[in-house]
Amino acid sequence: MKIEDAIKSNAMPDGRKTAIHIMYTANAIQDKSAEILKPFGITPPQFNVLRILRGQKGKPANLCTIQERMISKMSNTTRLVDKLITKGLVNRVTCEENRRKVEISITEEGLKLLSEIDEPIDLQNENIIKNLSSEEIEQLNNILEKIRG
Amino acid sequence: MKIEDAIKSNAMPDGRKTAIHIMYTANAIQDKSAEILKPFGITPPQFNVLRILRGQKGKPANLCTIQERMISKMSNTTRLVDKLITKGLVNRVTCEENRRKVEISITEEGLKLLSEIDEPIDLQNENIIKNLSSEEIEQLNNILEKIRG
DNA sequence: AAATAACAATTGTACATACAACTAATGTAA
DNA sequence: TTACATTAGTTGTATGTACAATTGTTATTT
Repeated sequence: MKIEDAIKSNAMPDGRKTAIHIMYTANAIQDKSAEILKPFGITPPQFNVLRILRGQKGKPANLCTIQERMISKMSNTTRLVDKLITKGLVNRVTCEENRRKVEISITEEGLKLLSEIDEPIDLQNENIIKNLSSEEIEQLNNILEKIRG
Repeated sequence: MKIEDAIKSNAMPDGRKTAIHIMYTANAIQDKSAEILKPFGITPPQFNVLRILRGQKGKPANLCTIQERMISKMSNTTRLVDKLITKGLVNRVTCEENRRKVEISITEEGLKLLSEIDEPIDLQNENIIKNLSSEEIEQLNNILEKIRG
């Protein structure tokens, strides 16, 4: 279904149409992710942070490092991390080399939770590209790269 | 810049990479929009609703109609409309044919605000596609369509 | 060394969003 | 016509997010 029909709109300039199409698609993906994550008691941004920390392979990360790497940059990562601490999924200690910084790391419990979530999320991700050829996947990523500039 | 580098990640399965890339790009677009809209005192979802109402060309819309057409479906459109009413940008009256429904319409003030916002937002939208050929724009929209299923 | 600037994170506060429970109106079935 | 179900929106409440002001720490300047 064309995006114009999905949002019951008439013809639009290419720029507006494309911008809306990207955001519309992204929201649909994110809503679906949120639904998958909900039974596990975490939100998409929290999941994103947990995966960033897992990617550190034991090495802790600063708040600003996490923020840089987040899919959706947000203006209160402190409180997002607070939630994860409350849930026992991450640890926070002040950095000894630079006491302004904090060192955040994922706990065993956090790793265990991620390992449970991996499968359903990977299934969703595979589902996203299931109608695309490998050429199309490559084209899409190249075009998105150009958009990001 | 590759998305893997943007989020400082290693190689990922195609599905995950593509999902992240779409959401990352959409968030960047939305953040930029929010920045443009801020001086006008409205948020992206509020702007979206105003444009939906303008598209009605005088004919009012129900809450559920608005919700259907929104880029980002949300679970409290009542309060979003409340905000727009407070700002004098839209009107709400109960529908006479079916008193469960409400009829929401954009005010003159709302139209005036939109007309001021149109130019900066269109500029942003054009900027998004400025590095793309018309073939690429078409490819992108076709691929996103396939993803939406 | 003292003063100032820059940096990293936290906190206060206002605002936005999600979700379930609820109200009210209409439609349907017995 | 009563009873029940469905529809459309609203409200309570909890949670999430934005942004500016603040705290504490380190770096730079004079």
